[in-house]
Amino acid sequence: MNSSPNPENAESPTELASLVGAYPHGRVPRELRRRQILAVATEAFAERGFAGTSMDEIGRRVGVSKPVLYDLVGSKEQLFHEVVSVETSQMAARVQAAVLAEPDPSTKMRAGSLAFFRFIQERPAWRALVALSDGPVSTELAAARRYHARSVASLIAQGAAETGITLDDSSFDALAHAINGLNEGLALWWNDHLEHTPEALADLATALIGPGLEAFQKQLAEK
Amino acid sequence: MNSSPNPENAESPTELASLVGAYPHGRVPRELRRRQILAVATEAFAERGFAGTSMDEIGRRVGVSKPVLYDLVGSKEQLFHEVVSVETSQMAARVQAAVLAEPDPSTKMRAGSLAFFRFIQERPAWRALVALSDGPVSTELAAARRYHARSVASLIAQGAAETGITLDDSSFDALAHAINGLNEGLALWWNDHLEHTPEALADLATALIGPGLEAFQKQLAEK
DNA sequence: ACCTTGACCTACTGATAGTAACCTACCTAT
DNA sequence: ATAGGTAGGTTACTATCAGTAGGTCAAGGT
Repeated sequence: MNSSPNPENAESPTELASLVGAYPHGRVPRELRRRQILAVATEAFAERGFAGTSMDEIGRRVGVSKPVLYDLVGSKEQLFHEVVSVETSQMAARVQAAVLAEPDPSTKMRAGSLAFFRFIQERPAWRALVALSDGPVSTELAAARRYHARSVASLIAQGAAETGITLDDSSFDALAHAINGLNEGLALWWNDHLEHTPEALADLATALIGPGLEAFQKQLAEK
Repeated sequence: MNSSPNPENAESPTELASLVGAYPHGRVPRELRRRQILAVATEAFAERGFAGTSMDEIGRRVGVSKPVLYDLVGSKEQLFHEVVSVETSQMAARVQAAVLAEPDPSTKMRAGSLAFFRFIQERPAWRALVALSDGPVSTELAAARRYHARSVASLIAQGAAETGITLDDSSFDALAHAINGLNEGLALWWNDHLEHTPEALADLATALIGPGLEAFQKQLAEK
């Protein structure tokens, strides 16, 4: 069942390995090698965290020596950065799609929250990144949070605009950070209570923050 | 045993240095040396993060060689663990005190939130730990979050009990994680918007999650 | 005087990020 | 064909840092 396990853009190392195998003398085009490195690194970082993964290890798994890695990805931190960026943007895309697909404004929040929980449920890598991170990781994590918050903020702003509300970007950012933080907090709790479904979590998140958001919105609309 | 005469506030490295100066040949009693190391490490980790701080560096700042550090604190990770534990428990204590001091149940949430924001405002170390962390840091961070969540959960449970609501611990934990996550999300946003006061942030947090919590509470009370 | 103990040190090992310098198969233009 | 440029790759280093082995040195008890 896991022959091509990745639903989206993320390429699996094995998948890439077969492509690489097509080159007889082990001399593989740069771009393909690069993608392969990214795929292997994503897996490795997810399994053992940043500090727990050595460049030699990645090199061994790719079948290539260290200078090749450095030539293609610059440094361990840059490599990690790329991995996290890809994961982050995929998550943001998923959430955005879910929110935008939801016609009813009052349920957009739940839809986004649900998409978030489903994403981290199906992608252990993400869970590991959030839970086991290492190294200059949290710089990355903070950046990832900001990125995702911006994405959510623009969704909120868009929703608000439809009901005639305008507000400065910074305030939308604050709302988005609050919402994401709440969802992440629940995600952390979830790690110890895996028996719950993403739906249940999304319901809880919505129940907790929905009324506050509506009140907030009404208050703004009155002005 | 725990013969530390200083109860609550973290001891500053300079403070300890003068105590240490009292010993002529640089031969300082274990416990005092240990406290000094803790103090220096807290400062160093806050300034440069976990990976950015070397044991040699801490040794130099303390005025002692590495084996002394290892003898007294075990390992870099253990040292970090102790530093984070102290900070975490101090924060939890601060929040607890604020919530318990608040007579009106409806404003307990705001009081706790406010205490949280004030704490991280006055303690750059904490901010740095959350924002720049490294190494096996996030294992620690996750643990710290759980710890703090437990603390908040018991506050919630206590408040709920006063209005006759009972619920399993795990659900209170979920609420606490959600609330803390929301607050942390706002704290992250705050890093880029330092012009706001802790009060304003606490107001926002309360406005966002207060109505949800009340609704939640009413719904439970009806059963 | 001799031995024990407690605080501390020098000088190592081992792992790992990152680099310098070199190699070699393939392709293309003479 | 063949010389030589280039792309993909390698071996063998350096530097930094966590952690350790084994020893020094002073002070107090016997």
